[in-house]
Amino acid sequence: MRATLELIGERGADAVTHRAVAERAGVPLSGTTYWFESKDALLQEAFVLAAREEVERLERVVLELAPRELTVGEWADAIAATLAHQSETEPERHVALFELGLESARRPALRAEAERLLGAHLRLAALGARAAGSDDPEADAPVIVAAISGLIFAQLALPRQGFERDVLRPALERLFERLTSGAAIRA
Amino acid sequence: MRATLELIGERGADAVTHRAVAERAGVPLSGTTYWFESKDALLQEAFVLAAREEVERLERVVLELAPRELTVGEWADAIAATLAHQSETEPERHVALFELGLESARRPALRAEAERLLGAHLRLAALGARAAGSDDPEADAPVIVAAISGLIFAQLALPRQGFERDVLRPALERLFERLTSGAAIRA
DNA sequence: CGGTGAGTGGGACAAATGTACCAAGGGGCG
DNA sequence: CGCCCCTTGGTACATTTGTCCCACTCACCG
Repeated sequence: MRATLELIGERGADAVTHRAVAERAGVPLSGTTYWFESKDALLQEAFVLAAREEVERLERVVLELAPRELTVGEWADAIAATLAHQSETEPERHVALFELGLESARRPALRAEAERLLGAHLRLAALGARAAGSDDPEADAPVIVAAISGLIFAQLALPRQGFERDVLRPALERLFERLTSGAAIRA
Repeated sequence: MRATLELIGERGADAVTHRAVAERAGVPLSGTTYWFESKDALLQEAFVLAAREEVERLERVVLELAPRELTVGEWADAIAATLAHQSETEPERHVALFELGLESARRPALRAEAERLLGAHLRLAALGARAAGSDDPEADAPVIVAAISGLIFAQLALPRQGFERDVLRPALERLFERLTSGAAIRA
Protein backbone atom coordinates (compact mmCIF):
# COMPACT_ATOMS: atom_id res chain seq x y z
CA MET A 1 0.00 0.00 0.00
CA ARG A 2 2.85 2.35 0.73
CA ALA A 3 4.44 1.52 -2.60
CA THR A 4 1.10 2.33 -4.19
CA LEU A 5 1.02 5.75 -2.55
CA GLU A 6 4.55 6.49 -3.68
CA LEU A 7 3.67 5.61 -7.24
CA ILE A 8 0.58 7.82 -7.18
CA GLY A 9 2.69 10.69 -5.99
CA GLU A 10 5.55 10.20 -8.38
CA ARG A 11 3.96 9.04 -11.59
CA GLY A 12 0.23 9.48 -11.24
CA ALA A 13 -2.65 7.18 -10.52
CA ASP A 14 -2.47 5.30 -13.79
CA ALA A 15 1.10 4.28 -13.11
CA VAL A 16 -0.30 2.06 -10.40
CA THR A 17 -0.13 -1.43 -11.87
CA HIS A 18 0.27 -4.71 -10.08
CA ARG A 19 3.71 -5.06 -11.57
CA ALA A 20 4.92 -1.60 -10.70
CA VAL A 21 3.64 -1.87 -7.15
CA ALA A 22 5.13 -5.32 -6.66
CA GLU A 23 8.51 -4.25 -7.97
CA ARG A 24 8.67 -1.20 -5.76
CA ALA A 25 7.51 -3.12 -2.73
CA GLY A 26 10.06 -5.87 -3.42
CA VAL A 27 7.53 -8.66 -3.62
CA PRO A 28 6.68 -10.93 -6.52
CA LEU A 29 3.79 -10.05 -8.79
CA SER A 30 1.49 -12.53 -7.16
CA GLY A 31 2.03 -10.85 -3.82
CA THR A 32 -0.20 -7.98 -4.85
CA THR A 33 -2.94 -10.18 -6.22
CA TYR A 34 -2.74 -12.46 -3.21
CA TRP A 35 -3.29 -9.70 -0.68
CA PHE A 36 -5.68 -7.53 -2.63
CA GLU A 37 -8.70 -8.79 -4.44
CA SER A 38 -8.15 -6.48 -7.38
CA LYS A 39 -6.28 -3.42 -8.46
CA ASP A 40 -9.20 -1.25 -7.43
CA ALA A 41 -9.17 -2.77 -3.98
CA LEU A 42 -5.47 -2.04 -3.71
CA LEU A 43 -5.97 1.58 -4.67
CA GLN A 44 -8.84 1.90 -2.28
CA GLU A 45 -7.00 0.48 0.67
CA ALA A 46 -3.98 2.62 -0.07
CA PHE A 47 -6.17 5.72 -0.05
CA VAL A 48 -7.76 4.66 3.20
CA LEU A 49 -4.34 4.15 4.74
CA ALA A 50 -3.18 7.59 3.62
CA ALA A 51 -6.30 9.26 4.97
CA ARG A 52 -6.11 7.54 8.35
CA GLU A 53 -2.47 8.34 8.81
CA GLU A 54 -3.13 11.94 7.89
CA VAL A 55 -5.89 12.23 10.46
CA GLU A 56 -3.62 10.79 13.13
CA ARG A 57 -0.79 13.09 12.23
CA LEU A 58 -2.99 16.17 12.22
CA GLU A 59 -4.46 15.28 15.56
CA ARG A 60 -1.02 14.98 17.05
CA VAL A 61 0.03 18.36 15.71
CA VAL A 62 -3.08 20.30 16.64
CA LEU A 63 -3.57 18.71 20.02
CA GLU A 64 -0.02 19.58 20.86
CA LEU A 65 -0.29 23.18 19.70
CA ALA A 66 -3.74 24.07 20.98
CA PRO A 67 -3.04 24.26 24.72
CA ARG A 68 -0.09 26.56 24.24
CA GLU A 69 -1.90 29.87 23.85
CA LEU A 70 0.00 30.81 20.71
CA THR A 71 -0.37 34.12 18.94
CA VAL A 72 -1.76 34.08 15.42
CA GLY A 73 1.75 34.62 14.10
CA GLU A 74 2.98 31.60 15.99
CA TRP A 75 0.10 29.53 14.70
CA ALA A 76 0.98 30.57 11.18
CA ASP A 77 4.62 29.71 11.79
CA ALA A 78 3.86 26.33 13.24
CA ILE A 79 1.40 25.28 10.55
CA ALA A 80 3.53 26.59 7.72
CA ALA A 81 6.54 24.74 9.07
CA THR A 82 4.59 21.52 9.44
CA LEU A 83 3.18 21.69 5.94
CA ALA A 84 6.50 22.62 4.40
CA HIS A 85 8.17 19.78 6.22
CA GLN A 86 5.59 17.31 4.94
CA SER A 87 5.93 18.57 1.39
CA GLU A 88 9.64 17.99 1.54
CA THR A 89 9.83 14.65 3.28
CA GLU A 90 6.94 12.88 1.60
CA PRO A 91 5.48 14.93 -1.20
CA GLU A 92 3.53 11.97 -2.50
CA ARG A 93 1.28 11.96 0.55
CA HIS A 94 -0.62 15.10 -0.31
CA VAL A 95 -0.83 14.17 -3.94
CA ALA A 96 -2.41 10.91 -2.91
CA LEU A 97 -4.86 12.69 -0.62
CA PHE A 98 -5.98 14.97 -3.40
CA GLU A 99 -6.40 12.03 -5.71
CA LEU A 100 -8.39 10.39 -2.95
CA GLY A 101 -10.71 13.35 -2.92
CA LEU A 102 -11.21 13.26 -6.66
CA GLU A 103 -11.72 9.51 -6.65
CA SER A 104 -14.20 9.60 -3.83
CA ALA A 105 -16.64 11.37 -6.12
CA ARG A 106 -16.58 8.23 -8.27
CA ARG A 107 -16.18 5.45 -5.71
CA PRO A 108 -18.83 5.25 -3.06
CA ALA A 109 -16.52 3.12 -0.94
CA LEU A 110 -14.12 6.02 -0.61
CA ARG A 111 -16.72 8.57 0.33
CA ALA A 112 -16.83 7.44 3.93
CA GLU A 113 -13.10 7.88 4.22
CA ALA A 114 -13.10 11.28 2.56
CA GLU A 115 -15.88 12.28 4.91
CA ARG A 116 -13.87 11.15 7.90
CA LEU A 117 -10.87 13.12 6.68
CA LEU A 118 -12.83 16.29 6.03
CA GLY A 119 -14.60 15.95 9.36
CA ALA A 120 -11.27 15.66 11.17
CA HIS A 121 -9.96 18.68 9.32
CA LEU A 122 -12.98 20.73 10.35
CA ARG A 123 -12.88 19.56 13.93
CA LEU A 124 -9.20 20.34 14.29
CA ALA A 125 -9.51 23.68 12.53
CA ALA A 126 -12.32 24.69 14.86
CA LEU A 127 -10.21 23.65 17.80
CA GLY A 128 -7.28 25.68 16.54
CA ALA A 129 -9.47 28.65 15.74
CA ARG A 130 -10.87 28.63 19.24
CA ALA A 131 -7.40 28.39 20.72
CA ALA A 132 -6.25 31.29 18.57
CA GLY A 133 -9.05 33.51 19.81
CA SER A 134 -11.69 33.26 17.09
CA ASP A 135 -15.08 34.47 18.16
CA ASP A 136 -16.83 31.91 15.96
CA PRO A 137 -14.66 28.81 15.48
CA GLU A 138 -17.42 26.85 13.77
CA ALA A 139 -17.74 29.47 11.06
CA ASP A 140 -14.00 29.87 10.69
CA ALA A 141 -13.20 26.18 10.42
CA PRO A 142 -14.46 25.66 6.84
CA VAL A 143 -12.61 28.76 5.71
CA ILE A 144 -9.37 27.65 7.34
CA VAL A 145 -9.61 24.12 5.99
CA ALA A 146 -10.37 25.35 2.50
CA ALA A 147 -7.57 27.89 2.54
CA ILE A 148 -4.97 25.44 3.80
CA SER A 149 -5.90 22.76 1.31
CA GLY A 150 -5.91 25.35 -1.43
CA LEU A 151 -2.44 26.47 -0.45
CA ILE A 152 -1.17 22.91 -0.37
CA PHE A 153 -2.63 22.33 -3.79
CA ALA A 154 -0.96 25.40 -5.19
CA GLN A 155 2.39 24.25 -3.91
CA LEU A 156 1.85 20.73 -5.30
CA ALA A 157 0.94 22.08 -8.70
CA LEU A 158 3.75 24.63 -8.86
CA PRO A 159 6.52 23.72 -6.46
CA ARG A 160 8.71 26.73 -5.90
CA GLN A 161 11.63 27.71 -3.78
CA GLY A 162 10.78 29.76 -0.76
CA PHE A 163 7.12 28.81 -0.85
CA GLU A 164 6.87 28.56 2.90
CA ARG A 165 8.49 31.92 3.54
CA ASP A 166 6.99 33.85 0.61
CA VAL A 167 3.51 32.44 0.21
CA LEU A 168 2.41 29.95 2.83
CA ARG A 169 3.37 31.81 5.96
CA PRO A 170 2.20 35.29 4.88
CA ALA A 171 -1.11 33.90 3.63
CA LEU A 172 -1.76 31.97 6.82
CA GLU A 173 -0.82 34.89 9.01
CA ARG A 174 -3.04 37.24 7.06
CA LEU A 175 -5.93 34.80 7.27
CA PHE A 176 -5.55 34.07 10.96
CA GLU A 177 -5.01 37.69 11.86
CA ARG A 178 -8.16 38.74 10.08
CA LEU A 179 -10.32 35.90 11.32
CA THR A 180 -9.39 36.55 14.93
CA SER A 181 -9.65 40.31 14.66
CA GLY A 182 -13.45 40.05 14.70
CA ALA A 183 -13.51 39.97 18.46
CA ALA A 184 -11.73 43.30 18.55
CA ILE A 185 -14.32 44.85 16.25
CA ARG A 186 -17.29 43.66 18.19
CA ALA A 187 -15.76 44.43 21.54
CA MET B 1 -10.28 17.09 -26.32
CA ARG B 2 -13.68 17.76 -24.87
CA ALA B 3 -14.45 14.08 -24.83
CA THR B 4 -11.18 13.61 -22.98
CA LEU B 5 -12.18 16.12 -20.33
CA GLU B 6 -15.53 14.45 -19.87
CA LEU B 7 -13.87 11.10 -19.36
CA ILE B 8 -11.46 12.52 -16.81
CA GLY B 9 -14.35 13.96 -14.88
CA GLU B 10 -16.55 10.91 -15.04
CA ARG B 11 -14.21 7.98 -14.80
CA GLY B 12 -10.81 9.32 -13.88
CA ALA B 13 -7.64 10.00 -15.76
CA ASP B 14 -6.80 6.38 -16.45
CA ALA B 15 -10.10 5.86 -18.23
CA VAL B 16 -8.69 8.07 -20.96
CA THR B 17 -7.77 5.66 -23.74
CA HIS B 18 -7.68 6.30 -27.43
CA ARG B 19 -10.64 4.00 -27.86
CA ALA B 20 -12.76 5.52 -25.13
CA VAL B 21 -12.09 9.03 -26.35
CA ALA B 22 -12.78 8.14 -29.95
CA GLU B 23 -16.02 6.42 -29.12
CA ARG B 24 -17.27 9.33 -27.04
CA ALA B 25 -16.23 11.86 -29.63
CA GLY B 26 -17.89 9.84 -32.39
CA VAL B 27 -14.76 9.44 -34.47
CA PRO B 28 -12.91 6.31 -35.48
CA LEU B 29 -9.97 5.14 -33.41
CA SER B 30 -7.44 6.50 -35.84
CA GLY B 31 -8.94 9.93 -35.48
CA THR B 32 -7.33 10.32 -32.09
CA THR B 33 -3.96 9.05 -33.20
CA TYR B 34 -4.05 11.18 -36.31
CA TRP B 35 -4.66 14.44 -34.51
CA PHE B 36 -2.58 13.80 -31.42
CA GLU B 37 0.92 12.48 -31.50
CA SER B 38 0.32 10.26 -28.49
CA LYS B 39 -2.01 9.72 -25.61
CA ASP B 40 0.09 11.98 -23.44
CA ALA B 41 -0.17 14.74 -26.00
CA LEU B 42 -3.93 14.33 -26.05
CA LEU B 43 -4.14 14.61 -22.28
CA GLN B 44 -1.89 17.61 -22.31
CA GLU B 45 -3.82 19.48 -24.93
CA ALA B 46 -7.09 18.71 -23.19
CA PHE B 47 -5.71 20.14 -19.96
CA VAL B 48 -4.51 23.23 -21.75
CA LEU B 49 -7.93 23.71 -23.29
CA ALA B 50 -9.65 23.39 -19.94
CA ALA B 51 -7.29 25.86 -18.32
CA ARG B 52 -7.64 28.45 -21.05
CA GLU B 53 -11.40 28.25 -21.06
CA GLU B 54 -11.43 28.60 -17.30
CA VAL B 55 -9.31 31.72 -17.43
CA GLU B 56 -11.60 33.25 -20.02
CA ARG B 57 -14.67 32.43 -18.05
CA LEU B 58 -13.28 33.83 -14.82
CA GLU B 59 -12.22 37.00 -16.51
CA ARG B 60 -15.71 37.52 -17.85
CA VAL B 61 -17.27 37.01 -14.43
CA VAL B 62 -14.89 39.15 -12.41
CA LEU B 63 -14.63 41.95 -14.93
CA GLU B 64 -18.38 42.16 -14.99
CA LEU B 65 -18.74 42.18 -11.21
CA ALA B 66 -15.84 44.42 -10.24
CA PRO B 67 -17.19 47.81 -11.40
CA ARG B 68 -20.48 47.35 -9.61
CA GLU B 69 -19.46 48.35 -6.09
CA LEU B 70 -20.95 45.27 -4.49
CA THR B 71 -21.04 44.66 -0.77
CA VAL B 72 -19.11 41.68 0.55
CA GLY B 73 -22.36 39.80 0.93
CA GLU B 74 -23.18 40.42 -2.71
CA TRP B 75 -19.71 39.27 -3.72
CA ALA B 76 -20.21 36.09 -1.75
CA ASP B 77 -23.60 35.58 -3.36
CA ALA B 78 -22.33 36.11 -6.86
CA ILE B 79 -19.28 33.89 -6.54
CA ALA B 80 -21.16 31.15 -4.73
CA ALA B 81 -23.83 31.18 -7.40
CA THR B 82 -21.29 31.04 -10.20
CA LEU B 83 -19.38 28.17 -8.66
CA ALA B 84 -22.52 26.24 -7.83
CA HIS B 85 -23.78 26.72 -11.35
CA GLN B 86 -20.52 25.41 -12.79
CA SER B 87 -20.55 22.39 -10.51
CA GLU B 88 -23.99 21.52 -11.72
CA THR B 89 -23.70 22.11 -15.41
CA GLU B 90 -20.24 20.70 -16.02
CA PRO B 91 -18.84 19.02 -12.95
CA GLU B 92 -16.06 17.42 -14.96
CA ARG B 93 -14.43 20.76 -15.61
CA HIS B 94 -13.19 21.32 -12.09
CA VAL B 95 -12.15 17.73 -11.72
CA ALA B 96 -10.05 18.13 -14.82
CA LEU B 97 -8.52 21.34 -13.52
CA PHE B 98 -7.50 19.68 -10.29
CA GLU B 99 -6.01 16.79 -12.20
CA LEU B 100 -4.18 19.34 -14.29
CA GLY B 101 -2.67 20.77 -11.16
CA LEU B 102 -1.54 17.39 -9.93
CA GLU B 103 -0.17 16.44 -13.32
CA SER B 104 1.70 19.68 -13.76
CA ALA B 105 4.03 18.65 -10.98
CA ARG B 106 5.08 15.74 -13.18
CA ARG B 107 4.87 17.18 -16.69
CA PRO B 108 7.00 20.22 -17.32
CA ALA B 109 4.91 21.03 -20.37
CA LEU B 110 1.88 21.59 -18.17
CA ARG B 111 3.64 23.81 -15.68
CA ALA B 112 3.39 26.85 -17.90
CA GLU B 113 -0.33 26.38 -18.21
CA ALA B 114 -0.82 25.81 -14.49
CA GLU B 115 1.20 28.93 -13.89
CA ARG B 116 -0.96 30.91 -16.25
CA LEU B 117 -4.09 29.64 -14.52
CA LEU B 118 -2.84 30.41 -11.03
CA GLY B 119 -1.64 33.81 -12.17
CA ALA B 120 -5.04 34.63 -13.59
CA HIS B 121 -6.69 33.48 -10.37
CA LEU B 122 -4.43 35.72 -8.31
CA ARG B 123 -4.87 38.68 -10.59
CA LEU B 124 -8.63 38.39 -10.59
CA ALA B 125 -8.80 37.79 -6.86
CA ALA B 126 -6.73 40.89 -6.22
CA LEU B 127 -9.02 42.84 -8.51
CA GLY B 128 -12.08 41.58 -6.69
CA ALA B 129 -10.52 42.20 -3.29
CA ARG B 130 -9.76 45.77 -4.24
CA ALA B 131 -13.27 46.27 -5.55
CA ALA B 132 -14.69 44.85 -2.32
CA GLY B 133 -12.73 47.27 -0.20
CA SER B 134 -9.69 45.29 0.91
CA ASP B 135 -6.89 47.42 2.26
CA ASP B 136 -4.25 45.04 0.88
CA PRO B 137 -5.54 43.21 -2.20
CA GLU B 138 -2.16 41.69 -3.01
CA ALA B 139 -1.98 40.02 0.37
CA ASP B 140 -5.60 38.90 0.25
CA ALA B 141 -5.48 37.40 -3.23
CA PRO B 142 -3.55 34.23 -2.33
CA VAL B 143 -5.86 33.64 0.62
CA ILE B 144 -8.96 34.09 -1.49
CA VAL B 145 -7.70 31.87 -4.29
CA ALA B 146 -6.67 29.15 -1.87
CA ALA B 147 -9.96 29.28 0.01
CA ILE B 148 -12.08 29.14 -3.12
CA SER B 149 -10.16 26.27 -4.64
CA GLY B 150 -10.29 24.46 -1.32
CA LEU B 151 -14.05 24.91 -1.19
CA ILE B 152 -14.45 23.66 -4.72
CA PHE B 153 -12.34 20.65 -3.90
CA ALA B 154 -14.43 19.85 -0.86
CA GLN B 155 -17.58 19.93 -2.93
CA LEU B 156 -16.03 17.76 -5.62
CA ALA B 157 -14.91 15.20 -3.10
CA LEU B 158 -18.15 15.13 -1.17
CA PRO B 159 -21.01 16.46 -3.25
CA ARG B 160 -23.88 17.35 -1.00
CA GLN B 161 -27.26 18.92 -1.26
CA GLY B 162 -27.42 22.52 -0.21
CA PHE B 163 -23.70 23.00 -0.46
CA GLU B 164 -24.02 26.48 -1.87
CA ARG B 165 -26.44 27.66 0.77
CA ASP B 166 -24.97 25.84 3.77
CA VAL B 167 -21.25 25.85 3.17
CA LEU B 168 -20.05 27.83 0.19
CA ARG B 169 -21.91 31.06 0.74
CA PRO B 170 -21.41 31.32 4.50
CA ALA B 171 -17.72 30.52 4.18
CA LEU B 172 -17.18 33.09 1.45
CA GLU B 173 -19.11 35.73 3.30
CA ARG B 174 -17.21 35.11 6.50
CA LEU B 175 -13.92 35.27 4.63
CA PHE B 176 -14.73 38.42 2.69
CA GLU B 177 -16.23 40.16 5.64
CA ARG B 178 -13.16 39.55 7.74
CA LEU B 179 -10.65 40.37 5.06
CA THR B 180 -12.27 43.70 4.31
CA SER B 181 -12.85 44.60 7.94
CA GLY B 182 -9.18 45.43 8.34
CA ALA B 183 -9.74 48.90 6.98
CA ALA B 184 -12.21 49.55 9.76
CA ILE B 185 -9.70 48.50 12.39
CA ARG B 186 -6.91 50.63 11.12
CA ALA B 187 -9.15 53.59 10.51
C1' DC C 1 8.08 -35.37 14.18
C1' DG C 2 4.76 -35.19 10.40
C1' DG C 3 1.33 -32.60 8.36
C1' DT C 4 -1.02 -28.46 7.22
C1' DG C 5 -1.98 -24.12 5.74
C1' DA C 6 -0.59 -19.43 5.02
C1' DG C 7 2.40 -17.17 2.07
C1' DT C 8 5.91 -17.01 -1.95
C1' DG C 9 7.81 -17.31 -6.52
C1' DG C 10 7.36 -17.85 -11.21
C1' DG C 11 4.91 -18.26 -15.15
C1' DA C 12 0.68 -18.32 -18.33
C1' DC C 13 -3.05 -16.21 -20.79
C1' DA C 14 -6.75 -13.45 -22.41
C1' DA C 15 -8.15 -8.82 -22.71
C1' DA C 16 -7.06 -4.10 -23.27
C1' DT C 17 -4.26 -0.66 -25.13
C1' DG C 18 -0.87 2.41 -27.85
C1' DT C 19 0.54 2.90 -32.17
C1' DA C 20 1.48 2.02 -37.05
C1' DC C 21 -0.19 1.00 -41.54
C1' DC C 22 -3.06 1.13 -45.56
C1' DA C 23 -6.93 1.85 -48.56
C1' DA C 24 -10.57 4.96 -49.73
C1' DG C 25 -12.98 9.53 -49.87
C1' DG C 26 -13.56 14.27 -51.14
C1' DG C 27 -12.94 18.99 -51.54
C1' DG C 28 -10.07 22.68 -53.16
C1' DC C 29 -6.76 24.48 -56.51
C1' DG C 30 -4.13 24.28 -60.82
C1' DC D 1 -11.91 18.64 -65.22
C1' DG D 2 -8.13 16.12 -62.87
C1' DC D 3 -4.79 15.87 -59.50
C1' DC D 4 -3.33 16.03 -54.85
C1' DC D 5 -3.33 16.01 -50.13
C1' DC D 6 -5.79 16.26 -45.90
C1' DT D 7 -8.78 13.36 -43.52
C1' DT D 8 -11.37 9.21 -42.51
C1' DG D 9 -12.27 4.42 -41.57
C1' DG D 10 -10.69 0.07 -40.59
C1' DT D 11 -7.45 -3.26 -39.29
C1' DA D 12 -3.18 -5.32 -37.52
C1' DC D 13 0.29 -6.10 -34.08
C1' DA D 14 3.41 -5.86 -30.28
C1' DT D 15 3.24 -4.59 -25.52
C1' DT D 16 1.22 -3.94 -21.22
C1' DT D 17 -1.81 -5.33 -17.79
C1' DG D 18 -5.20 -7.80 -14.71
C1' DT D 19 -5.93 -12.05 -13.10
C1' DC D 20 -5.37 -16.87 -12.40
C1' DC D 21 -2.85 -21.12 -11.37
C1' DC D 22 0.36 -24.29 -9.44
C1' DA D 23 4.53 -25.91 -7.41
C1' DC D 24 7.19 -24.88 -3.46
C1' DT D 25 8.79 -23.25 1.32
C1' DC D 26 8.51 -23.23 6.07
C1' DA D 27 6.93 -22.09 10.58
C1' DC D 28 3.63 -23.72 13.72
C1' DC D 29 0.66 -27.06 16.10
C1' DG D 30 -1.05 -31.53 17.30
